Amino acid sequence: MLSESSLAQAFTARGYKLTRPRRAVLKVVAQAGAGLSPAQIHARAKKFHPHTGLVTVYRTLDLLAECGAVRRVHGEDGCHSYAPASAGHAHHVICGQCHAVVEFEECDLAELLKTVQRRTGYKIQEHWLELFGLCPNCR
Amino acid sequence: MLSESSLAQAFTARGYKLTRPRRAVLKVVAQAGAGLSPAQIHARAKKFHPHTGLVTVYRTLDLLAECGAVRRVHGEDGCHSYAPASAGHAHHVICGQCHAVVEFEECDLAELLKTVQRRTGYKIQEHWLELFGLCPNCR
DNA sequence: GGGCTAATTGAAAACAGTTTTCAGTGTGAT
DNA sequence: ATCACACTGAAAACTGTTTTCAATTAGCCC
Ligand SMILES: [Mn+2]
Ligand SMILES: [Mn+2]
Ligand SMILES: [Zn+2]
Ligand SMILES: [Zn+2]
Repeated sequence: MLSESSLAQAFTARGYKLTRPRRAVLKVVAQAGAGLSPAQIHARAKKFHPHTGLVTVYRTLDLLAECGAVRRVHGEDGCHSYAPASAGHAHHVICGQCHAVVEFEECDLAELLKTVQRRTGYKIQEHWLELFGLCPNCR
Repeated sequence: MLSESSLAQAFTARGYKLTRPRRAVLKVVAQAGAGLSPAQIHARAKKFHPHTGLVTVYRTLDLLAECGAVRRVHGEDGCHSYAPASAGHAHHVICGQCHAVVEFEECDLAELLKTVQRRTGYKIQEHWLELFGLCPNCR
């Protein structure tokens, strides 16, 4: 779980100013247990700072992505939502019902990657994995 | 590799008409060795049937996706491109340089899925995997 | 506690990709 | 050849995102 203060710290560490609208977005992201679209984040952020503009939400999301604090998640329809991400390499499991998102780290693909590399001749550098299912609440 | 005629067959089998613009799109998709955006497909399709409209490209891509003949692929910037997909469950390896795409089928994730399921409590139903790297030509 | 300045903001406009509309066209069945 | 209706494409409408720019504000220095 991300804490608002750790996000704030990441911001100031990089020399970004901690403004009211940014705080509002950080608060939303820190509390989010699911992937949220910029518009959804905007709606929630306005509860903390009513004047928050959608543009600032986009800009703040960019910064958060830069810090590695959020990641885009892919849905059937595209990848228009962002989920909180802890430091380091990880992937997401997403509930198809309520969109709750949790991370997992263990992704032992070494064997698979080796096989694919051998069969395709590609040198594989990155991978991208997402799991979909039902969260404990929704099953 | 997809053949134009097998795509055509899939179309007629479903009662869709085989019109000139659709043929043009099928031809492009069958020949594509890389993920292509609707706009790119449009440009190429016009070489086969100059009057082809972009709208029809979108519509034909929808039909092809319905048939399982193409799949959206995800790039860093989003998922705006489509790659040929053979029947059945498979994933893509994408060249970061030239965007060449090949499929692979062996994805033995059973062990991984079981672990994640146990640790997160989610019931996992689907997965999504994409590999990025350098194709034989580009390395 | 004031100022100072560059970073930041948000309304509006611009932009890009996609979808809808609709009158006209072309396919495939008969 | 005829015909019904699926299909087409130009234009308009929409949606999500980015740019612009004058006004505001956070954080720093006194
Ligand atoms: Mn991994
Ligand atoms: Mn698989
Ligand atoms: Zn759920
Ligand atoms: Zn390549």
